[in-house]
Order: sequence, then C-alpha cells, then structure tokens
Amino acid sequence: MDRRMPTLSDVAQRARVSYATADRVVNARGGVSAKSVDRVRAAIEDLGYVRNVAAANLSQRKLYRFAVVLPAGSNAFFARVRALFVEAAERLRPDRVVLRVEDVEAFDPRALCARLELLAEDGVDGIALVGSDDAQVTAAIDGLRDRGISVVTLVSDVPGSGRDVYVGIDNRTAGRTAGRLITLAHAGGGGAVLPVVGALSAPDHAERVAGLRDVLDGFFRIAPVIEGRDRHAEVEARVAQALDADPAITAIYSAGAGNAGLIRVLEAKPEPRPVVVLHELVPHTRRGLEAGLIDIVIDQRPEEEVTRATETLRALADRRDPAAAGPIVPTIFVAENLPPMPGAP
Amino acid sequence: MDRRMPTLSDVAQRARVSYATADRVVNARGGVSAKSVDRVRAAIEDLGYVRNVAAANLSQRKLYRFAVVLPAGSNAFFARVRALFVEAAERLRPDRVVLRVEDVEAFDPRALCARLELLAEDGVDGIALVGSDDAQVTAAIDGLRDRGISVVTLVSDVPGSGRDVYVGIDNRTAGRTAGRLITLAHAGGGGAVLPVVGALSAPDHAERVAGLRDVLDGFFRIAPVIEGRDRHAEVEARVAQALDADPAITAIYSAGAGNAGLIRVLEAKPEPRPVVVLHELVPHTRRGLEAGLIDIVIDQRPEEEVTRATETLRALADRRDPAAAGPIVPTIFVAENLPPMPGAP
DNA sequence: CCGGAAATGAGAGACGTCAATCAGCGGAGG
DNA sequence: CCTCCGCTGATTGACGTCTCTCATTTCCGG
Repeated sequence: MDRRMPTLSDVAQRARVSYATADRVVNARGGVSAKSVDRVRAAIEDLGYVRNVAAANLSQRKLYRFAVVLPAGSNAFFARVRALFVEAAERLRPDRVVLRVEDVEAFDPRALCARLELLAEDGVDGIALVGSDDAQVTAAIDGLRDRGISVVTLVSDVPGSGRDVYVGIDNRTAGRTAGRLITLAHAGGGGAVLPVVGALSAPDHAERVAGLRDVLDGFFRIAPVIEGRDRHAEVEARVAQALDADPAITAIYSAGAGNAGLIRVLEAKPEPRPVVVLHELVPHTRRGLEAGLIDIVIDQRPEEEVTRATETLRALADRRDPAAAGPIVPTIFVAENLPPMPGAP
Repeated sequence: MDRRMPTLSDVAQRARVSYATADRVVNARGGVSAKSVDRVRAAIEDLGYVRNVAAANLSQRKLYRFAVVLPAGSNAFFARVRALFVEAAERLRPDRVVLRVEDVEAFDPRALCARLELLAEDGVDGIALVGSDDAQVTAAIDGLRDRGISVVTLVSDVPGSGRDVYVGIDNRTAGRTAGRLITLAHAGGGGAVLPVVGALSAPDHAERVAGLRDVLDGFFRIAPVIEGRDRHAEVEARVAQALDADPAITAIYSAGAGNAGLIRVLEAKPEPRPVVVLHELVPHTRRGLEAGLIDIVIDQRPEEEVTRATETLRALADRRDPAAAGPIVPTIFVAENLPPMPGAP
C-alpha cells in the first residue's frame, strides 16, 4: 500500500556514519568533519530524505504560545479581524498553537504597552499587534524583541521599531489603486475628487491619500481632505456639507472608517451620484455595493492577513525564514464579485 | 516555560476509565457503554483535550499519495498553475504528502482517461484534474470514485460526474464582474462590446460571456462573439478585422487565452483605445496592464486554487469534511495593485 | 610516538497516539 | 452451574526524532 519514506537512520546507513553523526549534521550541532558532512548531505540528496515534522514536533513537545492584541471598539473591520483570529485559534489548537486574542482600548498607547508587558511576563513566544506611530509603542516593541519575543505588526506598520515582520497591505499602493479606478470611471474625462479620512495624522490614511494624489494630480481637482475621525455621524455631517458646498464633485474616496455615515449621505443624494471608492468589506459597505450606492470597495483581505500573521509567528518561533511571500495586495470588490457572506449558508 | 497540554491519558484518568476505553471513545471503535462515553466526553470538555495530530500522524505512518493532471502545451496560465503545483509538492513533502504533477495532451479525452487509469493502478489516494465536458471523462471520474479515489476538478467543473469537489471560480460571476467594470468605465454612457473567446463550446468561456450579457444587455450593443481558438495569431487577425469593420466598438472582453495577439492589435491601434478587460494574470497580460494597453485583468487566483485543491485532497483522504470555504472569488487587477512578480527579488 | 582534542559510534528514554492482545468482570440465558 | 457476550482494564510495540550520556577511535602538533 504505502511504502515508507526514508528516515534519518536510512540516511546514516547510506552515508556509512552513525545515526548520531547524521543527526549532528541535520541539526547543525557541529563537531563533524567536512567529509562526513558531505557524505550525509549526499545521502540525504540521494534518498530524498525529508525530516518528519510530525515526529520532530512530537519529540520536542513544542507549544507555541502567541497573542494578538487588537483595538477594542465597535469598528466593523476589527470586529471581522477579531472573529478571524478566534477562528484561527480554534483551527490551530491541534497543532499545539495556543493563540490568545486580546482587546485593548484603541488609540491608547499606554494601555497597549501595559498589555504587552503583561503578555511578556506571562511568557508568550510571539505577539501580533496593530501598529501605531508612537514612541512608547516603538520602545515597547523593542523591549519585547530583546526578551526574545517575536513581534508582527498588523494593518499598520511601525517601521521605526524592531518588529520582525509587517503583515498588511501597502497603503500607498491601495491609494493608487483607488486613483486608477476613479480615473477609469471617468472614461478619460476629468473630475473633482473628495478625499475622506479618519485623521491625516494616521499614517495609513495619509499614505492612501498620498497614493491617490500620485495618480490623480494634474488630471483631477482634489478637494480639501475631510477628517471624519472614523465616526459615522461625523463623516455623514461633513460629507453632506462638502457635497453641498462643492456640487462639482464627481468622486469620493474614503480612506478610513465611519462609512455608514457616508452611505447615508449617498442614499439621500439625488442622481447623479458620484463615483465612490472606499475601504474594507464589512456588512455596511457590502450593502452599499449591493444597493448600487458604492462602486468599489478596496479590501485588505483580513483572512489572508490572519493566515499570514499566524504562519509568520510560527516560522519565527521555529527560527525559520518567515516565508516572505511578498506584500499583501489590495483586493478590489464590485457588486458582482463579492465573496459569499461569512456565516451564511 | 511551556506547561504541557492534556493527553488522552489525562482524559482517561479524569474520566476514571482506562486509556483503552478513552481511546475507544475518541476513535469511535464502539463497544463502550453510554455512561463511559459520557464520562470521557465530559473529561475531554473539562480538560480541553485536543488530539495531538503530530503523534497521530506519526503512529499511523500515513502517506498521502495524490496526483494532478494538467493539460500540456504552451498556455501561459497552465504553465503558472503547473509551477504552483510543483512548488506545493515540494512544500508538502515534510507533511508526508507525495504529489505527482503530470501533463496530458490538451483537448484529448482519450489520453486523459488513459492517464487516469494508469494513476489509479499506481494506487493514488486522490486526483485533481482540469474538467472537460466529455462523456468519456465523466465516466472515468466515476470509475475513480468507485475505486475509492477522491477526485477534485480544477478551473472548469464536470458537474455531471461524481467528482467530490470543484475548486475554481464561478465563470458566470467572472463574466458579470467584467460587465460591471466595463459599465463603470463608460461613466454611465453606453457603448459597444466585442467579446472574444477560445470557443463557445468551451463551457467556461460560454459562461463568462453569458455573465457579461447578464449585466450589459439592454445598455450596450454586443458585437458578434469572436472565436480565436486560444491562439495568439488567430486572435490577433480576427480582432483586428472586427475593429476595422466596427469602429464604434468601445470595449473588448476577452474570456479566453491567446491574449498576446490581442495586445499586439492594441499596440498598433491609434487612440482612442477601447476599454479592455481580459482574464488571467500571466506575463504578457501583466505587461499589457503596465503599458496601459489593458485596463483590467480578472484573475482566478491559481495560488489559491492550488492551496485549496491540495487541502481538499488531504481532507478527503482523512475522511474529514472538505472545508467548503465557499467558491473562489474572481480577483480584479489594475496596473496599480499587481502582486510582485513571482520569482522576482 | 605520545598526549590531548576532535570526531564518531552506540544506545536509550521521552514525546502522544494507534492498534492490537489478553484477561477479568458481571449479567443473562440455557 | 456453566457458557457466552458485552464491557472494561492493563499492557505493549511501533512510529521518527530529539537529546543526552559514555565510550571509543582518529587525527594532529609537538
């Protein structure tokens, strides 16, 4: 039925060395002559030996202890990320991965740092967290790394810190993608674009708008950026006001959250509707797409981010190379290519 | 440091039964009284016991033997799929998965069936293949299933057969997505669309065009469909001719292959260029996007298809539920959100 | 040629599960 | 009373790797 695969004993036999020596070679323990190393390497090659990870993990009784720290609050996007991490935790348990999902007050560097400290003392092997551009946080990340804890930043990077890996989209690329789609939707004509963000001080939002400008500057008029603090009501009020004040606007690009407010404005607005591009596929943006109020949603694929984050943490814990599979690409959704509702039958 | 996770011995102890009885419960071997079953279940719940798959796989010395059969030839898309499968085979070896990647003459049901027969006699546990709508193939698939071999169809389904799972995009959805993007790119105005396919007898191509019609009928004039046999030269000649004959064409939708020919026509064509939407991100379509000759590429994410196919095969081999994670969603690429070139640094 | 260091061999216990065997228990039916 | 059967307990040998110990053997410089 199934003939067996070569084991390290087979390799040792073929290399005419003892099991111990073969083991010293594959686990790089040193103290082996170059000649023996070559022989073992050749035997591995010949037999096509592959280390049996099941056996290896078993013998090492390895336990991966990871934590994810997410900003608490009602944000639909992070709710989705949270759910995905909880699901991933469940799925990874048979592989002896213990993944804790924790919440911490949003926009509160002090609370975040305190939580990180707690986790470090609890003894985790790796932490994933949503970056924020703050000196305190940067220092805390470096502190974790000093203690041998791997750190992965999610969604928004902290480039100044010693984080091991950033898992997320390139926000400038995302903004450029939005610009391209807005251009396309104007069929070669020009127009006026209204950018909406949470705050220009948020690096991810600022980068998205910068990407938009990369593509549109010179072809489109770009209205003053609205800062809606990611609050539905605030976005609603300010966008309504801006559209009133500037009736020539032909497109809206929303780089942040609070889009339920934007959608309410659009519902109330008489035709013609501007071209609308915004971020993150969540229940209300999905409804907006389906209702024809929104044209494009650019999504950062939290599913993929969660998968990548957990895999990266595992790789780091194993001191393997964290499979730099390139950046995550912003994904474009229109009404027709929406994935089935998660949780729906 | 890392406290250990509960083992089945712990469960047995807590349930006040022997290891053997606990084992009989978790492995559903039968011959256990209801009372004992309940006690073991409760203990599992209490302790949060999770079966250690590493140990289980080790003890079972399981070997997964799978094969993928792809159409041979110069098609850039399948070349990419092939490369991805070869890479996946490499990656899966440590997990004791032996994945053979085989080529068979394209559009030759007889050759495909012969190959399937060979594989079955070699004793594989599961096969992934590119569906074709052929009675012979349908019968061959059913034959494999009768022998206990799992079958996954890729890229194009064979719904009439007993295949276990189809891994691929819904082509009608893909066509509709193209229609939506073409509509968007006309900024509310109308236009005339030229559909190009390999052959209308190919079910995937036909479905894509049907999806296009779903969205555009009534708003756009749809020119007669060109069948280019997926050959670059043929596509080039026919598209050039159609554009000459019908200068009012404002958009081209290519549902099949042979797009290098289409791109050559576009290079030669004076402005204004029609809106161009086509399928599969491969080197020449990528270049077309970057050069501004193409507006949109709809991709079926072969990376994801390959991952899903191998995972599905594994799930089927373990008699687990093949994680019906919903259909694969067609992905939209423009010049700005292209993933980094595979293989590039 | 000798002493010490480096390289190698041999082996065993542990990891947690699976699959099997064998023995013992009690109750029901003949 | 004996037998049969259903349930349970106890035990064991894989599976392949890691890690550690202890005993050689080989090599090299002096």
